[in-house]
Amino acid sequence: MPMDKTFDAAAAEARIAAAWEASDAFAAGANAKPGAPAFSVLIPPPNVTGSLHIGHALNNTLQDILVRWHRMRGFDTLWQPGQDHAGIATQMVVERKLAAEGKPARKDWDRKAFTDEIWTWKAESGGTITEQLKRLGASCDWSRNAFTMSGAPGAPAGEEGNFHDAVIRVFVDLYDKGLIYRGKRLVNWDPRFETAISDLEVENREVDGHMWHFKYPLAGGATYEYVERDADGRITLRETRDYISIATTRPETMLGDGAVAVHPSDARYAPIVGQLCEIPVGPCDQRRLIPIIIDEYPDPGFGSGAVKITGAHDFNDYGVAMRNGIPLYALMDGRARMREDGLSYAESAAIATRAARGEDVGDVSAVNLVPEDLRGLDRLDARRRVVEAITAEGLAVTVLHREIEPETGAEHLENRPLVEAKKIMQPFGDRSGVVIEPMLTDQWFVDTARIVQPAIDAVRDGRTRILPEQHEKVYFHWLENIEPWTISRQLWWGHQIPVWYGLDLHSPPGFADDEGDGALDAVELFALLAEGLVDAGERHHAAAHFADVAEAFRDDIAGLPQPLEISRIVEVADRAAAVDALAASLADYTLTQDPTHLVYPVWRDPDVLDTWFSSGLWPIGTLGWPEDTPELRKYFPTSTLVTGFDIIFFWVARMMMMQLAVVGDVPFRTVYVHGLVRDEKGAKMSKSKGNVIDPLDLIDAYGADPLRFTLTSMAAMGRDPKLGPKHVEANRNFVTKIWNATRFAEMNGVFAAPAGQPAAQPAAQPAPTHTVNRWIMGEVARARLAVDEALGAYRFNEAAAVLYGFVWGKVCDWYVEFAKPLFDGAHADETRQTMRWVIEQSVTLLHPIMPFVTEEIWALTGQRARMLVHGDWPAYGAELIDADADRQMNWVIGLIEAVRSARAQMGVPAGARLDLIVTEADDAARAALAANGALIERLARVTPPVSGAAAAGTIAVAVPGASFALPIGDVIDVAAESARLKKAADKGARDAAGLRGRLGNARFVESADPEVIEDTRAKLADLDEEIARLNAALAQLAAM
RNA sequence: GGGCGGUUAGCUCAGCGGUAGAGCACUACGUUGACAUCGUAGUGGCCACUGGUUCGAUCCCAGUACCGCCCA
Repeated sequence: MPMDKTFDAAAAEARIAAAWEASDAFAAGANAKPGAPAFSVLIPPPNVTGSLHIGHALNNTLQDILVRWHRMRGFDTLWQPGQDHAGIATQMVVERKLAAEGKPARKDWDRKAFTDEIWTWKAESGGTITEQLKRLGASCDWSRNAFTMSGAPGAPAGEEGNFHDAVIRVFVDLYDKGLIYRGKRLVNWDPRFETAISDLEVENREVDGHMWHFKYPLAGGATYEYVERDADGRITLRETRDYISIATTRPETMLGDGAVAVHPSDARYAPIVGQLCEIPVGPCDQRRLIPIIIDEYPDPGFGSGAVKITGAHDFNDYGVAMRNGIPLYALMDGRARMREDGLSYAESAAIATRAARGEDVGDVSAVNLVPEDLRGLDRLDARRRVVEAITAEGLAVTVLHREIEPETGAEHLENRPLVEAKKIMQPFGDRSGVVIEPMLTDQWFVDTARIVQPAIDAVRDGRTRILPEQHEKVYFHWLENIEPWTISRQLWWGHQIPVWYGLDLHSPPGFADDEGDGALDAVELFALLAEGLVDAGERHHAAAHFADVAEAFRDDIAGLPQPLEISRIVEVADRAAAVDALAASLADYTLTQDPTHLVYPVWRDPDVLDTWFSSGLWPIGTLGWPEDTPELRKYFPTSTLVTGFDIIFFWVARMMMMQLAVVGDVPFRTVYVHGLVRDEKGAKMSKSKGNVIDPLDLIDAYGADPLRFTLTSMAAMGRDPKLGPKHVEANRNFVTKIWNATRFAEMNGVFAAPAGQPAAQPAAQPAPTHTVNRWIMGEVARARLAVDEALGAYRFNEAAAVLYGFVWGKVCDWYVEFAKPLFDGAHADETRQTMRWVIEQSVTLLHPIMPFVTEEIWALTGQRARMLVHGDWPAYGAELIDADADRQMNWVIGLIEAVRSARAQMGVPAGARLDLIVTEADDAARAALAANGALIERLARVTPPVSGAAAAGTIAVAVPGASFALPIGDVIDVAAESARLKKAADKGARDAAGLRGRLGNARFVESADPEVIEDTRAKLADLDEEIARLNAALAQLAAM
């Protein structure tokens, strides 16, 4: 059955993928040799809401190459697939879906119902990317597909897994070790999703902003001499001021200022350090005063050199405030609107003023310094109002604006507020796209500084290798400057934090065991009821299960006065419910005096863990930890992680830290970092630019193999691939090329079993006698060695280039052509055997990069016991290279090319067959001519070589060891022929002069490598010979 | 501002101590036992610039310019 003219990728890929899947070809350990070492790769889990983009295509192609290569070599191979649950993204997708379906918004659902809705969505749509990866040919063990939320409470059938157990266990473990803590810190707050996010989820973008300049009057009308000097210390400005000038891009935050800071070296403000100044906003009769302090943070050269400190709304200010004991006044709510809760402005301002005078005012969370008329406003509206008010009051710094009236020529001078248009860096949520607000909230943190060192050491001492090495610097830099990691998220979709809180009854305000008798009387109980509960502090415990946490709370309350110490621990929804339940319980007791009714209510933290916290456990979590599974023992630590550089700190560093902290070992031996796929012009692909290339479109248009080959050939270490459809098309042509070479072989009976005997499957390594066959076997061996070397060094592009050059440049361009005449002669059988073997070896070597077309060719060219996915990777090497055959065939190729070139340049019609006259030849040349006459005649389109002399009407061809004359008719263009020869001779002479110069340099001969000198001498000798031949031909031409 | 890359043929990129390669594009010819998604032959490069190391630099080092990315 003849093969089709081209490979039908669309039809074949689906069929082949189904066959792989049906035979469990990708299962862990498939095709492993007995006792083989393990090779394991974890997929960087794509987002469950994700769909395949070109970055995934590159990432997974490279993983697949490594995995298929190892599997064929008989390693015990696992490629572990899965997805992460992507807290914010998934919640967003489902909220959008509900809105589209006209269903209520999330806040109108209860938590369980909403997460059920997410699970339903996941069952319907969560497998998208898996199916897309299969189209790419990814040979993951899909039966082991993992999910970072598997096994969570509420997970439906089919999502049993135990990832949840691993996550909770690690949290509790780190908590018990004191590596996780809760604290009120400034975090990045996403006002759209109303959750904290980590600094890595923030994207800083430069936007157009404004810088306002305002005057903060000194308290009590104090004045000072403000002196500015130039670089030489000469005074450029001296004036008496009663204010300090402040620049800000966010005037609305002035309401929360706690101080004004100047640099200790700044002489301009030295006279007023320690004094108080007034914030020029808020009701005039309740203006707040704040201290002028010194700190290293302000840059004296920037703006006025004085910085307002709003510790609750800016990360730099937060640092200053912490260093100097400045209170942090929160101004905004979770939606980034001006607060409406807490104390009145008057009460708040009074407290803040006391604080400014140095009094300890304690917790200021109820202090709301937003004036009543601004409460509830959006932050931008508040900004506008603040600016207007200050300007109206004349406290904006102004510049003199001069205007000439065009008609009268009259000059108008006007003071206008100084507002600079300025590019400012603004933080945006990478998911929500809204401006991130630094927000003071209670969050959970991993104390990364305490677990970071093992992760640094592991890379320093080489237990884990990062390639290309330049990325190690990024890794070290990030880890050496690591910040605490905010791991709590105010979401519903995720692993709920396993921490429960209870009211602290040990020392609630207003409660006292007055008699000190260790028991509560009615009076004391009422005091507790009336005053103690609402303001009580909290205690918390972490444990995997409520039962364990209840145990901890029981220990906790054991020290309480009786009868409270025997309260039953019960779980309630939240703090308010706990207060109610405890109050009811106490009230009941005062009536019944029955202590068995007493309860101690606790409630669970409503927040969930950052998705990356669970993704950080991907290496052990996917292998069954905390169970001690055979997979964990066999495949951990994993061999290689393939990932993009954008994720080094997001994920790689965290996995390193967490695995080392939890199981004491590195998660992977090698991290290979690839680039970011860009468009043809090198621009980052983005939806807004509209230059996104969809890998599935490319697969539809050209097939998966060409896309894979293209991405591979561009995966040069440390470089970003730039991809366009042109490249994929070129490699589709490569697929067609090898397809047609196979088709040619098939048409010539290469795959037919020799008469009377069954074909060995796969083809045995042949032992041919003909030079052509011996030569190509050496080329196959070279290709195999080069591919293994390249893949072993993660030089994917080199592997692709080697294979392209070998298959197209050697097999198709030369071997197939050489073989044509051999099919008729004495070497027909061995040529068929050799060609069959060559094609089998070619598709074997190509299979990791182009699995579909190679599998198809494999199936079409024999009765196969095993699919190519489980084919044997070859091990032969240099022993197959026959130096004589190599030399001879390269000489033949050189001759054919020289003849073709001469013919083309002299305008000989391509179809014309010329006589080939040997005017001079040494023994080697004569032998090569004799052995390969048929090939030369055919490919150079000449008659069998005969000895003779150059004559009028011949053109000359010179090769090492021989000269030829080719009669091209009665008249030749002598000028053209001599120009052609002269050009070649001149180039030769130039090159020879260079080489001679080098060899003539005594220092070169002294210091260069002997091999290099020998090579140079040989090259020069060849060149000299060629020049001599060309010159001889020129002389003859001139003589005729 | 700090860090990391890049600058090689018209374009996209390899190469990285011994005077340059591929694909695409371009030119001419061509249906020669598979392939026009092809073949043959060509055109095209002071390897950004300036110094240095070296017998020798596209390659190593330093600096300059421009471009990109990351972090402030």
